[in-house]
Amino acid sequence: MESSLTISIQDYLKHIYELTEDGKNASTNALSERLNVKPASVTNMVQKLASVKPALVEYQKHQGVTLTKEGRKAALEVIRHHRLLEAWLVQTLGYSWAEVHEEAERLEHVISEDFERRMAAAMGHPLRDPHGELIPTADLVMPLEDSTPLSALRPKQKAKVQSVKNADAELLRYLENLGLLPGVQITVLDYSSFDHNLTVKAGAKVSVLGLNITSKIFVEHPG
Amino acid sequence: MESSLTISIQDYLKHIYELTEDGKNASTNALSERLNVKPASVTNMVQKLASVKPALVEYQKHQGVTLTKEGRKAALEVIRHHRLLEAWLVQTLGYSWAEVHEEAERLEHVISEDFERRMAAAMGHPLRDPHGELIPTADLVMPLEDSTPLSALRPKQKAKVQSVKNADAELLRYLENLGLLPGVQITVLDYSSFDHNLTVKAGAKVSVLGLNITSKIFVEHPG
DNA sequence: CGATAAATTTAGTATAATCTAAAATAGATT
DNA sequence: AATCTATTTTAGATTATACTAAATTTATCG
Repeated sequence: MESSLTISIQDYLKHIYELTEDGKNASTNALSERLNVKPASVTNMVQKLASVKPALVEYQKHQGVTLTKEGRKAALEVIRHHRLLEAWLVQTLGYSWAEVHEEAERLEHVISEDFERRMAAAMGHPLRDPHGELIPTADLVMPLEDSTPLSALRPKQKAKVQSVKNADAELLRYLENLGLLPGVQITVLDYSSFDHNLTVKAGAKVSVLGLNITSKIFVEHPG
Repeated sequence: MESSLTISIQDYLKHIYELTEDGKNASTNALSERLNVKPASVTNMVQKLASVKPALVEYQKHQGVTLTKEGRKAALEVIRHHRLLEAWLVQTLGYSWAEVHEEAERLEHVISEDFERRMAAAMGHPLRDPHGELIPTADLVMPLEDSTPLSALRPKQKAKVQSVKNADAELLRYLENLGLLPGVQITVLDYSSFDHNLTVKAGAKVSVLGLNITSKIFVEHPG
């Protein structure tokens, strides 16, 4: 009786994964905000995830949560589904880079392992999704990130956009219009140490980043 | 606050649609069996679907249910999703005719209208799914069926297999092996009026139908 | 026609995930 | 150290869907 995880639990695990990528624990409140659920509900669910066997999270009152090995596997499974789906929807149904997230968000919980394998094979086992995010491997390991945030670049440096992380649909559309998407070659023109913003030349087009988003854009091997 | 129907309700409506295609009402027990839910649970849900506003089903104690206009639209929406998905998964991910049903069963509830439109457009707005079943139109009308059950054929008649209805994965695999799938030309060799079984020649291969499945196979314009 | 079987409904219970309101705790500020 | 504030937890209620067991209605058949 292989009782599979509910959508709700998969979502908790996915967001805990993302919130703990920096090594810190995920707080009740941060989870509450991301999941659009009240903090009290998070406490409840997290207590359940910690007491289930095998435990999916490590949890101590007021100290937030981290994933156990099992929890991490389950999270990476969902993230793999999500990123493969994004890649595949863009390739086969002409979704734009910006639109695809929401659709994948719902599908990621219901596709079979067979579906996952077929997509991966059909695309030649891609390493990154359309936003440039790394796709966990079939055996559920997250590959090492080898790119650098755009904010680390200095004037005159050249680089290639590798990924745009944690951005909402509006920002993605904006960047798409600027031509600032994965694969594009850029050159740093100006730098303000005050707000850590850069002005860059993306491809042929000059683009001004008036927004503080340089920590969301990652580039390949900074020159 | 556009509160969309839950998966559970969509499933009830879909199965009520299928059970009432013959004009009869869907009984509590029949629904219970198809949905793998106890009869008492069906009564509960069906009472709810009848009392919700606008009502999704018409219901009277001991008389079973039929769909209202709204209920039918909702059912056809799910069925359209299902059949487009089947067609699309077969075409783009190489699923076999027999395997695809289960996957579509889960996806049908979570894809967006946008996804539906994109699939339909990508395939040139197909009229039938891989099993030959008619696909409801974008405005949620079920096209008229113009095929005949195989059981209506008599010896020597020739026909083309149009669809195979309500068959489980095992039977579909069996038929696939025989080569008895949509599009194949067949000839009736023998007929037993006792059990309504036919022996037919499918394409080049001689096939014996020892099972009582001639009412599940439909053919185009019987000669 | 009335007995019995089958199908259906009622009534009460269970579980999962959420909510609100109130209580408790931790961390920061004097 | 005392207090304030923000975060987190507890407790209890709610919603949706299912379950079991018992009661009831309908159907069947001798």
